[in-house]
Amino acid sequence: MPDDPTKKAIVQPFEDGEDLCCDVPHSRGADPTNAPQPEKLTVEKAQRMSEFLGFLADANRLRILSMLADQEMCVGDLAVTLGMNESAVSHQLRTLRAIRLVSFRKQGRHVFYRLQDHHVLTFYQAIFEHLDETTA
Amino acid sequence: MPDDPTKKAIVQPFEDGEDLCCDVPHSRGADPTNAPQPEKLTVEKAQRMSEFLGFLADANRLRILSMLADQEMCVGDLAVTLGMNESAVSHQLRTLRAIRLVSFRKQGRHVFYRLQDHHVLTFYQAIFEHLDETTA
DNA sequence: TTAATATATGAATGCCCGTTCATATGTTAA
DNA sequence: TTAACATATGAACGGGCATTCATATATTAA
Repeated sequence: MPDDPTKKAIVQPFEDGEDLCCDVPHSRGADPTNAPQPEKLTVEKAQRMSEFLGFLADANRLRILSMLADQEMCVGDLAVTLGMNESAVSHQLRTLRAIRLVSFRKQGRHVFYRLQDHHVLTFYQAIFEHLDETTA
Repeated sequence: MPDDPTKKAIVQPFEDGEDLCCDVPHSRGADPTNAPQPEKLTVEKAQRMSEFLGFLADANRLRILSMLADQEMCVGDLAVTLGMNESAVSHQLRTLRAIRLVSFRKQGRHVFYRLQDHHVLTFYQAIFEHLDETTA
């Protein structure tokens, strides 16, 4: 079936063979000098961004952050409210502490955590709204 | 990120902030009625948010998106530029397609991808700047 | 037709990470 | 002191996921 126009192929507005790149067969991996574009985001930066996003990309961590956005809370109450194991909460708080998203104060046997970086609420809200839009 | 009053804040302030908690020993897991606070973010919403963030939380996907933010590109060129396996790029594009972050058009043997949801650039930029601040 | 190119896809491997369990540390009360 | 409570921590199990490899599909050229 050569040159068969009755293909299910998706048609695009250009019938004229004018292409945007790829005039020449690619020589991938061989010669980096013919790379069509320089990379816009460095690998290191991309890794730092993905790392940060990864820390946020956990339902339970988001729920913890949403609680702490209102007021400080102790580990046990977070566990009760969220229906999580206390150990799991503690582990997550350790993570959130490590990336400076929460801080804490000790009072007796309790440790009260609170949001340290309210900058996070910005993303939080943006994503929240985004999801409302795209799923409506 | 404009302050849109029509949009409800993710986290509502608490009506009454008397005692923080913990005057009484916790009875965790036993009786949910003594939970000190209701949860602010539903589990479903938290899961959707984490899912979305998880899709963004990959260095190579971010690099792909950053390329497509400027112009449409075909799979092979993305692979060359980013120094990735073409199969890996294709797999990632499949993912990005599934969540409607990119769209594509076919032209001959090539498939050109482009950003579909420019909303993402908002997060992208916000996180980019955030990291610059917190690490500077 | 056959060959080469471009992309897609399924299976398999290996890594990362969140949870649970057990245990340790620390704190308060009796 | 001992006992109960609150949190932290290390190990280990299990699931999810990004990559690679092999292969399939599609398109173009010879």
